[in-house]
Amino acid sequence: MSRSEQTQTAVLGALSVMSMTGYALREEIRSVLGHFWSESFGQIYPALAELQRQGLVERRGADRARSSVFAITPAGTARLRELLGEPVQPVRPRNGLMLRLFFGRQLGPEACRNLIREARAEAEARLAELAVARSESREGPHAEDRPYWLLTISAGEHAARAAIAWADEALESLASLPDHAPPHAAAEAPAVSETVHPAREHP
Amino acid sequence: MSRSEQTQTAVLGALSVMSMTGYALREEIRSVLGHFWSESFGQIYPALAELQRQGLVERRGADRARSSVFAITPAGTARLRELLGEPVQPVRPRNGLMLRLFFGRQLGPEACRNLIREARAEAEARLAELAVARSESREGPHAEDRPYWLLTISAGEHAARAAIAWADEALESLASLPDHAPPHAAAEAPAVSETVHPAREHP
DNA sequence: AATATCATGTAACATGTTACATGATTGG
DNA sequence: CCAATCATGTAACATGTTACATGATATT
Repeated sequence: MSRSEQTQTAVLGALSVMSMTGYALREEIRSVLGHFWSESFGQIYPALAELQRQGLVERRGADRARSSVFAITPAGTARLRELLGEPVQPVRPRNGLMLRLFFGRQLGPEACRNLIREARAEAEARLAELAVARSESREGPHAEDRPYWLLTISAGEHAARAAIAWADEALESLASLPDHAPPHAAAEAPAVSETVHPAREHP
Repeated sequence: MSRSEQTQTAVLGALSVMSMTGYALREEIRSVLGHFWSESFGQIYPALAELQRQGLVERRGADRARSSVFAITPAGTARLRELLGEPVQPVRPRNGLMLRLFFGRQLGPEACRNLIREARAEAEARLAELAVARSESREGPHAEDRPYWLLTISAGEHAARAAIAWADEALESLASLPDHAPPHAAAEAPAVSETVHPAREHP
C-alpha cells in the first residue's frame, strides 16, 4: 500500500456497502469509521476522480454540477479486495498525552493529573459513543457485514476500557508523589493557572 | 500547539534530560519515546536550528562540521514548560487493521483471522519491549523522572494487553462464522457482484 | 427572498519522510 | 587503508488539511 491507496481503500469500501455522493462519503466516513479512520474533502474528491478514470467507480445522475451518486463497479470490488489484502502500513505514533507525561516532571504532578483525568473522560465518552454504534449496528445495511463491524467496535471498547483502567492506576500512583511542582518552577510564568490549579502555594 | 511546536517539545524535552548531538537525539527519541512518538532527521535538524536561533538551546563543541552537543538553556526549560502546558492536539486516526476488518466481509473470515493473529503477535512483542524498558528505567538518568516514565510504560502495557484480549475474543467470534470466503470470491474476473445495486441501467 | 445545507472541486498551505550529499571518526 | 558508523544538513517528494469558490436544493 504505497500511495494514497489508503484513501482509495476507504472510499471503495464505503461504496461497497452503499452508493452515495462524495459529500455523503465524508459524512459516512466521519460518523461510521470515525473511531479509527479519517478522510477530508481534499482527499475524497481527487480519489473519486481517479477511481472513476480507472473504471473502479461510476457516476450516476446528472453529471453537470448536479448531485450525482458514485457506485462501485465489479472491477472496483475486485480492486477493493486486492487493496484490503495488502499489508497494513505502520503508523508513526504521535501521542501528545504520553509526550507530556514523559516529561511530566517539568509540569508537576498536579498538571499531569489533570491531563490524565481529561484522557479518562475522553475514554468514557468514546465508550458511550461505541455503545450507540453497537446498538445502531443492528439496523446496519447488511447482516453479513455486522460481525466485522462488531469486531471494530469491540476493539474500540477494549482500548477505551484499558485507557480508563490505566488512568485510575496512574492517578493513584501520582497521588503518592509529593506535589513539589516542577524544579525551580514559576520563574516568569504569568498567571496561567489553567482549569484546576488552585493550590500553588500551600498553607 | 499550532506549528511543528510538537517537534520542539520533543527535542527540548529530550535535551532537558540530557545534552546530546542531533544524531543521538533521533536515536534516543526512537528508542526511548518510540512507543508513542517519532521524529525524523528532516524535522530534528531544522528544529534544532530554530531553537538555537531563539536561544532555547545552545551548541557546545567545535562548530565547524564537527560533532557538537546541543544543550538546553534556562530559557529553553521555561519554553518547554510552556509548550507542555498547551492543549494536546488531537490526532486523526488511521488504523489500517480496523479499516480492513470493517470491510472484512470482502476479505473473508480466514484472512481476517490472519490479520488479527498478526496484531496479537505485535502486541505481545510490544509487551516484551515494554518489560525491557521497565527494567532499564531503573538505571535511568534521573530518579525524579522515573515515576513519569513508568506512567507511559504502564499505558503501553495496558493498551497491549487490551489488544491481546480483544484479539482472542475476536478470533473466537470469527471462528463461529462459516468460512464461506468473500462474496463470489476467488476468480479475479469481474464476475459481476454489486453489493447494493444489482441492476444496471438496462432492464 | 433569505438562509442553511448539500455538493463538487481546487489552490494554498502545513506537515512529514526519504534520499541524497558531505565529511569526520573509529575499529579492523 | 577501508568500511562502518556518526553527524549534519537539504532538497525533493509524498501526504494531508483548510479555506475558498461556485452553484444547486431545500427550508422558513
